[in-house]
Parts: sequence; structure tokens; C-alpha cells
Amino acid sequence: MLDPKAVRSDTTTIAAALEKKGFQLDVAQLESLEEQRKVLQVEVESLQAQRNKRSKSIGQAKAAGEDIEPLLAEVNELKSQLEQIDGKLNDIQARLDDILWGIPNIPDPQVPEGASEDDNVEIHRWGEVPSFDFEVRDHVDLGAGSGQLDFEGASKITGSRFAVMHDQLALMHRALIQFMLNTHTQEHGYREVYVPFVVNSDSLRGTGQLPKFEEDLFKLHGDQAFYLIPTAEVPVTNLLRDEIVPADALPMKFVCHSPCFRSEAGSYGRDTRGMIRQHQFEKVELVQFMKPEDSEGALESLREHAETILQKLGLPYRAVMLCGGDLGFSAARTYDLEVWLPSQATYREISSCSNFRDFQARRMKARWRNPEAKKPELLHTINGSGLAVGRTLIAIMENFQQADGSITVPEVLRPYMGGLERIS
RNA sequence: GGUGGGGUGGCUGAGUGGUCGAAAGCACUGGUCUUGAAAACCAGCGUGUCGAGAGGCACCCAGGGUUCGAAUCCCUGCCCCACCGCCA
Repeated sequence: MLDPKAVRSDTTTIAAALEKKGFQLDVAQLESLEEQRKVLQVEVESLQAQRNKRSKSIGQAKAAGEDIEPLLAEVNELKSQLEQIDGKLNDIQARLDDILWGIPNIPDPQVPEGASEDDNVEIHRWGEVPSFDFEVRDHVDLGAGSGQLDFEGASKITGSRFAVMHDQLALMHRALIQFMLNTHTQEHGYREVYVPFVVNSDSLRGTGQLPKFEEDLFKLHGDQAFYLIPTAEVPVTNLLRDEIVPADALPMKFVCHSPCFRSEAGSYGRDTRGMIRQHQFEKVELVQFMKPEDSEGALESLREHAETILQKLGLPYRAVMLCGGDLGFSAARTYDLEVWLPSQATYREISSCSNFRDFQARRMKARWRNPEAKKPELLHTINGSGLAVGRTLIAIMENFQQADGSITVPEVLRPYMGGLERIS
């Protein structure tokens, strides 16, 4: 959420800044509601002040044994006035809140202009794109060849956009998770955390998936509004919801492995083949909380932490900065890491690293005590995938495939796989 | 699933209809004292919002309700603790 005060006072400036994201802020409506709110609120509060005063004097009069009837009549009149105006205020306030919770974060000035991912700006490339002296197979064919990747089975069990893995492939999938977690805890200073994979709606509001993007989520049936997590970002970031942390606890860095569940509504027909876009996938997520002045630098280092995984695995990739139109709802600035996929002869997203500034923190009331300030201040949050496990597996299969359809296991994974050098 | 007890400020914990945003203790901050520290003593110390300020308003798990007035009474929900049942 943006600072409501800023939205109030700099409405047009903010509306202009949001255009980069392709978001149209209804300035006229906002201003009109705000004007009404102000008047009504002043009125309600002054009526409340009067009521409180009279009620107090009723108590005193009663104690003194005086007649309270005239006072009662007076205060009853106030009460009915108050009820009427308060009802109007609540209505206006609810409408303002709806607008406020639905405004995306303001993109950073350095975010490039653009409407879609085609306008993202490449920052750098790493590694050499492999060349093959045989016909390249995609991960679906490679998996079918070894009989270790089964989409029909998954389709029978559940439906489309799920996968079943067997044997060495399942082992490598698991090894990737261990490798990523160990690297981030042992080399990058993250605390490992295990969290619920089912969350309530407050948590989703906190990180920004709700109220606008409910259709992207799997919602559980039941009395309570529970959802499957679309990313570990949701439970981990919400660890600090309604908390005030001391300055010396910052920065806080968490790494969390979790499954992620996404409905993929609106992506019919996209990436229907294979394991690129699934309803369920594993991800190792990096989440950090820090003082506002540290978040820009922290995003750079978090991106490097994610890049380290790709480098250690020897996977060619590039880093891009997302343009305004491709930026997520809550993000002020995002780097995507894209891994090379030989079968598609292109780079595909494997990690997304974002700075949310105080946008999520304001929604969550996640704060810290700045010793130099009198009041608690909002934290900054950043996060990024380190990495998406399923897509990493695909990238390894395709980049390290051999003419015979076998796959060379990256050196760093072998200790996690009993020394296995090749999947065949 | 059953029975009982609870959810109050950073923590512990008092408060069961009126001057309570809330006692007390701990923690924390500042001061006195001390060579320094500790102890002792004094003072300060929740969050949000409106206001230049004085101050107003709201917040005692959440949402409704009763009342002139609710932390306190009623209803619903959520959560926690104890015991019983069931269970990976």
C-alpha cells in the first residue's frame, strides 16, 4: 500500500508515476471521496467528543445525586445524529480503502518504460550458450526417453499442468533443493525457515496477492478463507506482520523451500508442453527485511545470491531489469534472471528478485525501532527466487543433455546424489 | 470431537459498567550518586490518526450488539492453554 497521506496530497504526481505501470488512477473520484471523508470525519469526531463529555458528566451528576433526565435527552439527540453521519463516513471510508488497497506500488525512476516483457532491459549475461552436434531434445522428450518424467500419470491423478518424476530425476530434483538451501545458509548468511503452505487472507493481503489477484490462487473450501501459497514469499514475509523489531535485529535474511501453487488462470495455451508452467512447483525463496536505506543495495546482493546458484550449476543465463509494464503489483523494481533453454533457443525466467520498499510493510504493519526516531518506522522488504527448482531441473536436463539422451549431473550436485555423474 | 480456563502496552500482570489509554513489576531511556560499574533514588516510557499548538478521536484478539457511557455485559468467529478421545 502507498502512504495514504501521499496519495491524498500528491494525487496527480502519483497518478503520473503509476502510468509507467499501465495503471490508471481515478484522480477525480479519489479527490471527491477524500473531500467528503474529511468533512464527515471532522463532524463525527466532534460529535463523539461532545458525547464523551456529556456521558462523563452524567456519571458525575449521578454520583452527586442530581437529576440526569435532561442530560439523557440531550445526549440521545447527539447519538442519533452521530449514527447517521458515522454511517456515511464508514461508507466513504470503505470505498477509499478499496481504492487504496488496489493501487500498485510506484515504480522506481530507473525502471525502464515499456508495456511487456519485450521491453525489459538486459543487464548482463553469464556463461556460454551450449552448441550441440546432434538434434537437441527438450526436457519432455529427454524425460520420456528415460521414463523418469511422466505427464500422463500426473494428468490421470490430477489433471493438466502437473508432473510425476521418478528415480534419478526425482533424486536430482531433491538434490537441487538441498544444494540451494545449503548454499544460501552456509555461504550467504540466510536463516532457514519452514512455514505453513496454507495461509489466511490477511497474509495474502499483506504481500499484495489480495484483494486483486484472487483468481491466481487456489482457495480451500471450508469456513475459513484459506489458500495454498503461490510462493513462500507470502508466509515468510508475513512472519513480521504486526511486529516491531529492534534495529540490531536487522537485516533479517530468510531462505525457505516450499511448494508453490498457482491456478495459472489466464495463461491457457501458454507453455502447455512440459514442466515450464505448472500448478505445483518447488521453489527456494530468499526473503529479507531491512532498514529503508539498505534495501537498494540488498537487492543487488540478493540477486547475486540467486546468480551464484546458476553459476555453480554452470547454467548460462542473463539478468534483465523489468520494464514498468512487466513489473508486479507490489514491486518498485525487479530483476529477472533468465536461464538458457536450448530447446526453445531462448532465455526463460528462473528467478525474480524485487524490492518492495515499504509497500508490503505498510500493508503488514511490519516495523522497526529506529533509535533516532521517536516512533516505529516501516521496514523494507525484498525477495527473490533462489531458484525455481522445477525450471532449474529443466535447464539442467536440456543444457547438459548428451547425444544418447543421458544428462550429465553438474559437479556441485553429485555429493547430494551419491556421486551419480549421469542420468540415463 | 468433548470439557474447562484464557486472549490487556516490549514482557509479566491488575482491572468486571463512569474521571481507565489502562495499576504494579520487569525491561528500556535520561538524570542524581560513583574513579568506573552495580545498587539505590528521581523522571520518562504503547499504536494510529487529525491539528501549527493546546488538544481531539480511535484502538485492551477480530467482527457485530446492548447502554447516555464498554477493557468490563451479550452474540459470532479466530487463536492459546489444560485434561479426555482420536490420530501421522
